[in-house]
Amino acid sequence: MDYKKKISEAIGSPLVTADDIMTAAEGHGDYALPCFKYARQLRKSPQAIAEDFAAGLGGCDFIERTEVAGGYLNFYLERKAFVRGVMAEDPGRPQLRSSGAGKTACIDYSSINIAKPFHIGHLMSTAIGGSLYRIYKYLGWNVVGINHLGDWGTQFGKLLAAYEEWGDKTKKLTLGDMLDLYVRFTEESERDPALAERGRTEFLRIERGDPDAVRTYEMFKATTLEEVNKVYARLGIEFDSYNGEAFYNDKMQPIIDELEAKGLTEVSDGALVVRLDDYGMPPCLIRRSDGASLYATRDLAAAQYRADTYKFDKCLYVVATQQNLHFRQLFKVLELMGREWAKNLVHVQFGMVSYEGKPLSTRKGHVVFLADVIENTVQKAREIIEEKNPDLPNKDAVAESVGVGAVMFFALGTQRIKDVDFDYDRVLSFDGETAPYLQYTHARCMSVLAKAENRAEGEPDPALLTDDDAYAVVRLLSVFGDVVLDAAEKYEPSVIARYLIDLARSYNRFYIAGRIITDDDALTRARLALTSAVARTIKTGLRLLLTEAPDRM
RNA sequence: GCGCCGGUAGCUCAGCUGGAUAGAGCAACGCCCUUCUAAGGCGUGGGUCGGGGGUUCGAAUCCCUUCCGGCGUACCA
Repeated sequence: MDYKKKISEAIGSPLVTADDIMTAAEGHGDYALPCFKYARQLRKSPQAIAEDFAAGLGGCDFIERTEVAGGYLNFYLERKAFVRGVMAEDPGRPQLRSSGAGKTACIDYSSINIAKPFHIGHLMSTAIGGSLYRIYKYLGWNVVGINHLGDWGTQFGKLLAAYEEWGDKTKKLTLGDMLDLYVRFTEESERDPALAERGRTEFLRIERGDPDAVRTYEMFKATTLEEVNKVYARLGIEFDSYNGEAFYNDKMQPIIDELEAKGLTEVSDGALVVRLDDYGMPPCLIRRSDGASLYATRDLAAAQYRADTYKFDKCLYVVATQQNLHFRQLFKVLELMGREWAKNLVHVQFGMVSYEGKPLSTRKGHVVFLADVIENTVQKAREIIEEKNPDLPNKDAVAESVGVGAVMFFALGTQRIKDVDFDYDRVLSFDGETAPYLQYTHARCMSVLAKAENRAEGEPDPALLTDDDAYAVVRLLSVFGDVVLDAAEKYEPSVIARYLIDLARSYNRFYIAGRIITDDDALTRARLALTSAVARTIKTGLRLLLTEAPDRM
């Protein structure tokens, strides 16, 4: 499996390590060893060194031949043995890898605000976190998905006041109603200071547990979750906990006490802070001068709760890059408190989402609702189906998969740190490097397999998959597990997206180059085995990207 | 001002733990459906890897510096 190691051992020089072996460039075999760095020590030219290494390499069964060119020693693998090894591993199988066995990861993602509609600004955290959830599960981790709800704060007092003032109590409230009420309150309270005051007092009622106020507040929360859960269901997003800000209300005091007891705090302008000057950061605010707690206080309590409850080996916060300083402060404070698990906290940050070059703003009406985007992509998929495959069964289900896939690929197809400007033309493009392309390739594979019926029986002969086109596919199949691992280590689903594009492209070349189903049984069997492995790998990989792979489309 | 992040083809991006001519997709142009799904494949054109220094046999990749853009910078989250 680890050819770099095997090759370096076969060379048998103490100077050459597995890390020195690189993947060869196009047209130079499978692996290569640049010999320049040994020239000084060995007092020979790189070319001569490469020749010496090559000469000493006799009797290596996994290398077909070597080649010395321009100071490089190139290795051509024994393709038959390689193909046999890869195909025997049943590539692309959906079973989980065991690298995470026994370990627990908490993933804080989506973390929506109650009473606010779900727009594309929320898509990134939801998609990246949801994908990481599946990736870590695939790798055998025990995963805890946490939707850290924004369900506390004076805005709920305002909403409550607005609801009591203008709300229609005879009808079931919707998210849209809540948004309208909130906007109206904001507008009218600018003219009417008494109304603003009313918002604060209503929030106090919630805080003090007034039954009527709490009942209405819970109704706001339930209504929001009900609507948002529809979107989550469409996207295949799941959570194990909805403990949000409100949940930590009674869990902050012990942290504050401990901070003070450890002498980490000081009072500055009436506020309680932890100074972080030694670490080049502004102070972390723990308690406001009016006594109220803050974001950081709540997150400290939440981190402690998660450490106690889940005993995590990793805790990921899938939150926009804007909050980078907050998390650096948070992690530092926990470290100063002596929490050894603070090193296992990771801010998985992602770039800004804008629309038409401007930041999204619900208040200013500059928004794109996620449900609308999905509706549009599904509709587009539906149109293409009508055009290209009108007899397809389950058209709606397939259109749904393709539409959702297109949205997911928008969120997961590129490195998460990059800023993105939402672009309808882009999500609605189903050509080239897109989820529909991957789904199409998968469906193409399944179509061939269906047509071949039972001609895939028996062991495939690896010797029949050593031509350049098939071999390129096999090479890609062999690294799928490493790719998933890499994605997990980098917290970067796009690694898998890029890989699947490469795999699909490679397979499509193979597909076009020659026929899979032929008169030759052995050849047909081998090519079907490859087709089947590609289909499984794409399907498994797409699953990790929250995307379904229909058998037909 | 300081901090974090980004700057690669017209557009969107990959490559960034240094290696052989910098790769894709979109857009443009030209090909390939009587045979397994053309949502596909092949080809052509298109690049001062933001600029300048440095380290190295070798730099898009590492270091320094500078410019441009985004975000953050104590009582919002």
